[in-house]
Amino acid sequence: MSDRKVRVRFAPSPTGALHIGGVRTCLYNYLFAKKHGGDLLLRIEDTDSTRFVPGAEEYIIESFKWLGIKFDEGVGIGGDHAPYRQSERRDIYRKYVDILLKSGNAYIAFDTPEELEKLRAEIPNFQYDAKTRSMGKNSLTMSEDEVKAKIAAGEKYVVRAKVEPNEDIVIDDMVRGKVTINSNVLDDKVLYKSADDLPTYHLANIVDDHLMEVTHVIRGEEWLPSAPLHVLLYRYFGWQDTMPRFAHLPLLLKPVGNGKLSKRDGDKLGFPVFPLRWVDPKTNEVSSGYRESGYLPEAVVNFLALLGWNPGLDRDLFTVEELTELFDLGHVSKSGARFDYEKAKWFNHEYIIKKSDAELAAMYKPLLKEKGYEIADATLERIVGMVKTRISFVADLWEETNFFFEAPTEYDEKSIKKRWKEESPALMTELGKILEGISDFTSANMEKIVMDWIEKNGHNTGTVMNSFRITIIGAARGPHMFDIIEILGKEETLRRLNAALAVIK
RNA sequence: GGCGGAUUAAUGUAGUGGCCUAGCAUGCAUGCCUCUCACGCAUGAAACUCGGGUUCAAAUCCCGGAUCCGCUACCA
Repeated sequence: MSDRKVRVRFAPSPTGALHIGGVRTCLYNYLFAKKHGGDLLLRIEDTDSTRFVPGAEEYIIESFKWLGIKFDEGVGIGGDHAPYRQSERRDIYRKYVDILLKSGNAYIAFDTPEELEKLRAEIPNFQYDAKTRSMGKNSLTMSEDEVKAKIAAGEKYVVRAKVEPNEDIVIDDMVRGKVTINSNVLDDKVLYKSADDLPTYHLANIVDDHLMEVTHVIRGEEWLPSAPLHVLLYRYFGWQDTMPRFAHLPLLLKPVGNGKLSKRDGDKLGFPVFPLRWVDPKTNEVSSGYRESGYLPEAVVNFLALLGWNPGLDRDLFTVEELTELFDLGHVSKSGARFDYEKAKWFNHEYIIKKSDAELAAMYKPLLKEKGYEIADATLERIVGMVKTRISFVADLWEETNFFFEAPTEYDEKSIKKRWKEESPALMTELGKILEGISDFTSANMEKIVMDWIEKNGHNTGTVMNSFRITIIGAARGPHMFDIIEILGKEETLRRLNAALAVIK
């Protein structure tokens, strides 16, 4: 088994937008596969025909495309083990259901949902298992002829796993170590339903993982309780020699309060829980996405990778290549990770800074155009370069650069109160004259001239510059003043200065 | 309720019996830089869930309590 090529899979069901926890699960699978030179497959688990949501599959594929996570095989890519959509593998499953039925490891049951509900209501902690299956309408309590007759009559049935009682089943989990669960707590899980001629997750995932030669099953912690059933199924089929290793990942928790991160938390608390924007086709409900909210894919990957795993180094910023090199299931933490959107923001901030001015300018351009402004690329790059350390998202750029495009229409009260002194009007008037006389209107040149003037006359630098700031920007904020006015140009600078002088106080 | 898992600062985590006077990062606070804000730099506040054991020695191992999470479907 150890000499087998590593093959892992991400197997979402197309029931809606892909939750960010699912994204992380896939990322860990990806990192693990790449680290070991293996394959990552994308399998669509659409065995619940009632929960199918149109568009979900495309959404999943597009999400990973955006994040730069590439699959080696699967839906949308193809491969030697096609089809990768479980609804297209009916014939395969039917064959394996028969094997289980023949070997006596499974049986047919006719109990209707209503009947089961009744049993649950009447018997406390009812579960369909070795103790109670004699109460059901199944092939264990009925004659063979009776069963055949019912099937021939078209009566709906399910196939259940026949779990033998009181056996300790040990799962050697790569994250948690050995976990023992007694078969008494397992129920006779439904493996197949005749109603839609499809298996349930439990059967399908075992058959597919085996057929697709999957070596490691890396999935969420919610699967841990049913893992012993999966072990049993491998045994029933006689596949224990090639049974994959299991790794159950900790869950992603809400940033505040209790419980796991849910779809609703995001927009309630102001951050996305989905990679891409999603519009529910039924309700038209819109959920925001990381991409549309201005997150950089590399920032999302970096942030997600560290939510539940840590290489144990004294830094947080890693490229995908580094993550791949460092990744190790043994360092995945066992407890749920609370989602920290403040840190997600910080990661994005860091990756924004890493971007070149040209890249950022290109990303900003469309937004600027929406505002009605188009300027030369070189100028926009200079502007973006001046403010990029103070933003977390590309969209923040407008807030930091609007004064390059629009003259202030009002002047910030607080700034005036703090920085506009009694002598400010006179100072600004004089500064205007100095600026007017400068023919080389470049940042460094102006700075030298103005600073000389301030020094020679014993003016207060802070008062002069902040008063000046208020007249040009409308508040005491922003990047280097002389850089700003160089871009604005002499005419606009003086125009704003005079306009402010007429309005303030 | 039953079963399983988990528990280091506000948050993500390092720590795998002595190196722990518990490290790093985010956030927060303060100072420096400085024309403002940010960046950067420096500093600071802040944690081993509780109780028993085992051991010369426990955040680390064992037992129990508490709390949280998951599962308990003809959902995945």
